[in-house]
Amino acid sequence: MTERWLDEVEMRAWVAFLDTSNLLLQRINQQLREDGGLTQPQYELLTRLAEAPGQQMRMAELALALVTSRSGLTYQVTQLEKAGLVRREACASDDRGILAVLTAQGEQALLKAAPGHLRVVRENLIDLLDRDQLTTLADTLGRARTHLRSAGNG
Amino acid sequence: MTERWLDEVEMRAWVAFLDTSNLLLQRINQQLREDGGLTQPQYELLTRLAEAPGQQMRMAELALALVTSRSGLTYQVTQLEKAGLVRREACASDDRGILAVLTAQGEQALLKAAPGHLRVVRENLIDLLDRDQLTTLADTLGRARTHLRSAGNG
DNA sequence: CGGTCGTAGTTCGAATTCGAACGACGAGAC
DNA sequence: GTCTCGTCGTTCGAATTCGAACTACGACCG
Repeated sequence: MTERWLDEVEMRAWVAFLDTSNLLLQRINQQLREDGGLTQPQYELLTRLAEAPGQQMRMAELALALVTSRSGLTYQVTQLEKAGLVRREACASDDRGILAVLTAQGEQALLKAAPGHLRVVRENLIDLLDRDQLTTLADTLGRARTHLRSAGNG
Repeated sequence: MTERWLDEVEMRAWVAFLDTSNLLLQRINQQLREDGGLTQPQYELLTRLAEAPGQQMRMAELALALVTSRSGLTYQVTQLEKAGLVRREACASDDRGILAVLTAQGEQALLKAAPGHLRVVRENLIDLLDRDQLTTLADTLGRARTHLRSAGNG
């Protein structure tokens, strides 16, 4: 088929998405570092564990949720384990499996970092939108995510 | 003030935004690598140069546009210079300045990579949205970007 | 002119990321 | 059982990123 370039609105949407994503992650990292030693990937990791049943997850499952490589996850879990925020546990039902478990100290670190993190997310995205716009954002990007997860994953 | 957590809609919007951003960048990188040696940051860099007047930009200006550090930009421009896609040029009006200039070969590389890149962006984001949703996305994320750029930049 | 302050781009070391290769285990065919 | 295939988590080397320190230059004041 003929190449379909992006028209003006499409281009605005795409570039705004890309820029906002980069700028927001940059700002979040900056805030977390000032707040006291967590990076954005680490915050995300702890959050996923906190929301998981039993506050624990299989490594492979966690890597998928965080959209990172298995080797990258191994690295971050090791870092967080050294810091005492996460511990590794054997998986009862599968001897190959490793469970990453949130520790009490990890929960504390999350609670300590959350207010500043949420403030940045609110100030620079959430609170700029009204209710309809928020719903549209959740719906449209939710559909994109579903599409990206279901389609050829590699 | 009391801590304001995210309600259900806010959380859906934020998580969808984060996930989609990660997944889309991952997919774009995968596609570009299969297509033949450009990374997403490199594609972005070449695109900005192609859109700039004279197909050239000051290093500092380019770093701001790409939301990257000055040292990171130095590295990427050096890589692209080795590949012949970009060349450095002295800045006439400011002896401190360096201009990154898109070469003819760089333009060719961009034209070669663009169709596959656009296809991924369309399939996984743009073409999933109707016209109103696209406009909303462009407007809301455009406002977020403006806010992020104007507010305390560090 | 000399002095001071801010900016431009690079260099350096440290941290993080990825993909490929590896060893260990589970699932099923036979 | 044993063979084969796929998955799980880690290790390894290479590539990329950042922030801090550095040098060179512009702008402004006296």
